[in-house]
Amino acid sequence: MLMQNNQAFENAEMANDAIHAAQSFSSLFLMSAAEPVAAGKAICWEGDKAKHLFQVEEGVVRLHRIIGEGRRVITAFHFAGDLIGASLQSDFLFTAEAVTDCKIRRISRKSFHEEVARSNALGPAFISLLCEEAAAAHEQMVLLSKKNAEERLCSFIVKLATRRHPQARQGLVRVPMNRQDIADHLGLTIETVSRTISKLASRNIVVPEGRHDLRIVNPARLVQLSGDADDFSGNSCHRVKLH
Amino acid sequence: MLMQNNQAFENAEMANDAIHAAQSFSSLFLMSAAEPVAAGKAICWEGDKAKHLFQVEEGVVRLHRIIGEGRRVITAFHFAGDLIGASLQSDFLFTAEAVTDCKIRRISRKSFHEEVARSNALGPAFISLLCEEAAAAHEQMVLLSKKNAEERLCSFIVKLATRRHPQARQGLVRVPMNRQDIADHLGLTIETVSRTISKLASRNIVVPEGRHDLRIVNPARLVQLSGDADDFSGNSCHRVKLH
DNA sequence: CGTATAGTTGATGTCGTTCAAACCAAGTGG
DNA sequence: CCACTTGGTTTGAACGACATCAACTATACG
Repeated sequence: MLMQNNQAFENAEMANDAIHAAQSFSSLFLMSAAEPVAAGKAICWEGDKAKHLFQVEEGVVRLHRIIGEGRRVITAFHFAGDLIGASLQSDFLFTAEAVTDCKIRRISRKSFHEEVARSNALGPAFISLLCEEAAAAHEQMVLLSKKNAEERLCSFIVKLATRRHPQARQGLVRVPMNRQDIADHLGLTIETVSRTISKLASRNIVVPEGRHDLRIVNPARLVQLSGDADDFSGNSCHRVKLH
Repeated sequence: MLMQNNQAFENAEMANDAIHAAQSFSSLFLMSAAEPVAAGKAICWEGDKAKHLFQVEEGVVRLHRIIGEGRRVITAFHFAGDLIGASLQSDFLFTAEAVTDCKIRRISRKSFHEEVARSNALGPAFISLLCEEAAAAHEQMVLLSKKNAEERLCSFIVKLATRRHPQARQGLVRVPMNRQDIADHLGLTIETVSRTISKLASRNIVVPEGRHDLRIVNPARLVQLSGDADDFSGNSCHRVKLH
């Protein structure tokens, strides 16, 4: 059973084996001071001139767009090490806000591109970064287009779980964002998110421990339910089958 | 009335004023012969090694992913001049198929990147291209996340209408793809697409002329209904108001 | 012309939303 | 220490937009 569970997650983790391209740029940001940003505060605003790129040194950041009335879409969350604004040309296409208390560093777009041009290691890393973003965006489009609430939640939890954070405890996933953030990221309402988590808990797949942690009881099943597993995983999968 | 209509579309067209970054790469593809691809035939497959980039010389191409059973997501359509596969690293993350009869040129990923590195005009163009793709992906995420069927259709039609094709006729938009393609791109069913178009027709906003053309009767209203218009456009907008 | 394929329209069902109320944990102040 | 907030979350009941299933119509094509 345990081997099965590990297997299931190792598959999901493969995409993360390579070190994130974003890490390569850390040296560029060390020239600037780390700015503390309190939870809830904005780092930049949609529509503003994107004069800087940011790197998250500590904490979690959400990127969102607002369309008419009260409709908010969280296009991505960014974690320690991630860059913000790499795929922009002139204006910010999103507002960035701290989900938790953060430390942020910045560099001007101009000098960033100068450095990338100067170095011959950074060019490819920059391309990689943009490609990773594109791949993530595709993944999200599939989720929003064709997955039901349960699949969305499971996909999201798997993604959180397979992102290796420093002090990860066995089978326990930190969920720094609140239910509303999750809802706006998955294209659901807060109530549906809550209900779906409750349902997963009642089936002993993931169980909430406090508001910001999830105990993953059955990782294999979680991956199956995410809809990203192999087609034949439902009942007769060879690799993930019990015994 | 006419001025109002033009105004509305000019706003939507602004993003298209700049020539697409993709155009800059045309010279690279002229070394290879134009390959004809019949409507419905595949150009590359999801999962295959992405050894080549493609440029659409003529026709329309759809990119899609399949997830379990019969769920297909069309992540993008590509038109004459567009590149396919720029944002990939190793494998194709989508299957590309000809929507109409196409002519396609190709270049190996290796020599493409060599040429980009060699030239000092192509580097920035490549970055621009990736950023354009990222912006488009964001737009699509917003659409899939928060827009209703009518807004999705209107957004799609506006996008088709503002993409200037060579022989565009005044107020008439070519829709080369079939209803199923539109549905899979907008995260709807074929029936909902059909119904929504009928509804728009009955309100005299756009009227179908044959299967593959739409007469745009009320462009201003169309833009409003797309959900991308200014917040205050509904009833009391200053710029778009009649009189 | 007749058959196949694409599209439309209608009846019914369902999953997620909406609206409303209860719940819970962490303050705050009497 | 306990009543009373307060913000986030959970739960319930009713509704609605889109999906599904099924019949029908229009268009293309041999």
